[in-house]
Amino acid sequence: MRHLLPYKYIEEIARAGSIRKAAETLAITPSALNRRLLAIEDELGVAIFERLAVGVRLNTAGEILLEHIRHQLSDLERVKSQIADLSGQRRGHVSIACSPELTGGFLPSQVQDYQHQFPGVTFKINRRFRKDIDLALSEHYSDVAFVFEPAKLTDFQTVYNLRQPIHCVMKHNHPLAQKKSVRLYECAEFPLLLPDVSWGIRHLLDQSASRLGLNLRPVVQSDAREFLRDYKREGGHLAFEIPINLNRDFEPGGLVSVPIDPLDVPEGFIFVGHLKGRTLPVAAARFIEQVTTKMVSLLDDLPDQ
Amino acid sequence: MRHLLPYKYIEEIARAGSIRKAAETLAITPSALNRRLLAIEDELGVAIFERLAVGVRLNTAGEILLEHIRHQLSDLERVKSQIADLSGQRRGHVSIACSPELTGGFLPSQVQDYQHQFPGVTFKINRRFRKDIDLALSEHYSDVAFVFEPAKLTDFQTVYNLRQPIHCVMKHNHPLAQKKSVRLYECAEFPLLLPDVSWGIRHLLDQSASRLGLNLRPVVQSDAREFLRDYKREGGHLAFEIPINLNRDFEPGGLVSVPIDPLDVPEGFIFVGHLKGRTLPVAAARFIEQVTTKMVSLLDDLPDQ
DNA sequence: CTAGAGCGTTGCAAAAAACGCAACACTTCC
DNA sequence: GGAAGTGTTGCGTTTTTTGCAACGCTCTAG
Repeated sequence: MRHLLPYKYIEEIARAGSIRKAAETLAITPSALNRRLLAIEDELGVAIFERLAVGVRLNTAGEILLEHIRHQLSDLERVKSQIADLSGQRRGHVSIACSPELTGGFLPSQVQDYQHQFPGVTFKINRRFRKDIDLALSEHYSDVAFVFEPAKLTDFQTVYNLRQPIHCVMKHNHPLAQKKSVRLYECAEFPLLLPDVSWGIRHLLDQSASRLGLNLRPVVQSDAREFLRDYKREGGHLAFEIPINLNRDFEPGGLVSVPIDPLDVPEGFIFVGHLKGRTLPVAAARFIEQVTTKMVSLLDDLPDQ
Repeated sequence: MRHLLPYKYIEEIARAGSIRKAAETLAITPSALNRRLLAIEDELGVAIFERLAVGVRLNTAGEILLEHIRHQLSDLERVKSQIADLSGQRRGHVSIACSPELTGGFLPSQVQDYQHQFPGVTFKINRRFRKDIDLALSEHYSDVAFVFEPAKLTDFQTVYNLRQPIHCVMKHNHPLAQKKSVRLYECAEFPLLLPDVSWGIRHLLDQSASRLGLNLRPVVQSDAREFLRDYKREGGHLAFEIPINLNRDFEPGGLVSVPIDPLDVPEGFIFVGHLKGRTLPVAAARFIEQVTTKMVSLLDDLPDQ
């Protein structure tokens, strides 16, 4: 869409923080870019950027405009997607922001299913911590979000949420392995494998531990799920996981999972949704639909509360 | 905003139904306009208009796009309004669609109040029947709506609604004038002054009459409020009115108003609102705020249900 | 305190895009 | 069967945008 090139220019200038740098990535001259910016500011009647010695920065008016621009650009994507959809061809792009807890197993298989059904649809998956999800959505960097225990739900439109009580994971010969459920103080007696504090699982555990006056001792701590997963597979230490990831990582390991008493650690929730007040492109909407349908069927595997 | 001139072009072509006619009102050559259209269709990959012998007509893709365009254009107005608002100047435009019942008295005085406070704000008021209100909003022809008994509430975001029991209006020496409330069958015995069937008042009356097996005899019927108002002032026939218009039209007339038994004719409601999912420009939002505040204070003058 | 690097901005000529004019092919209606 | 309407296209002209170079400015390092 050539005619709203100015929008992309503004977006890039805001991102780069300097006209010259933006001009470089946009492959045009700084002077040309500057003139387009001046023209827009002239039409608008007010400046959009404040000029600093080291570059430019959005002022309040600019922030309002940029929000409009981002909304507008992504809504145009939706329009193109809908138009493509009615000519029979299912094309489009789905951009996903997801918690590190959810990058494995379930989500990849869902993407694969969808992609197999509609090869014309492309995907982008970005790992985001629970506190950063809303930013990815509001900046229109991602269309849909899968979050475990989101930090804020402002501007978040929930489409579905899935109950996820936290489980302990251990070797089959671990002292706790035979129990129906474990208390948190029992776990606290063992050295633990814990995810980083930015994770939702860790957040729930820390919160509960501090409430109960317990001290969780992380022997190994990581923010890389790949690492946690493989480490768990060895079963060296007591670890934690949510049901959606169980029976996936551990098939060959001979590992056992035991739920933590919900009175000790409250259940977490996976939230599926998008930016509030936004109409999603067809592909993204259908993908959410598929995923939530699958999640509903997962509910059957979960014990009742 | 020069850069989204193409949008205005598309809008005008759709409205005119022909490139040549649109070109005329847009003051450019048909060839130039046509080329811009072809360029857009080329960028989009599909045709937006189907070509007829007598002109062009939007196809489905075009309708999706046009909806986007209208939303986009009016959202840009909101942005400009918000930006203007931050520099302290209260400028802007408020476009109102309102039922014929509501064109007099209350609304003009509200507009006058607001306009007196903020002379930089301009107004446009369009009379629309209850069944056409949603169209005016969804086409972004109007920002806000004041409707008596709207026909549909799809895509309508209600900000406030005001209870409005229907009253009989008559001369002070009319046989019914002394009653506390009148039954519909009592009214049906007299020749009536009725508004057009497109009106909300008439809709409520007709519906109730048919339910009660009554036959309302309109001696005089009009869709012009100005006419009804002046005719009522003379008090020749039994007429109907809603409370928001009482004590305004009839101060000098020596007329009397008596509510109709709510068991016979259900109360009507004035709906104040705008298109669902839309953020209004500052001026429009403040105006709605002022009006609803005023309406709340009107409630004190109404007898309890 | 000064030299240099980085920034936004502007004058001017070249390149690109848009435009108006005229003509063509086509359908509909009288 | 012609006239009037439609969308479309080739071509020369006009308008707009761009790139280049230079200017004035602020901040930083030596």
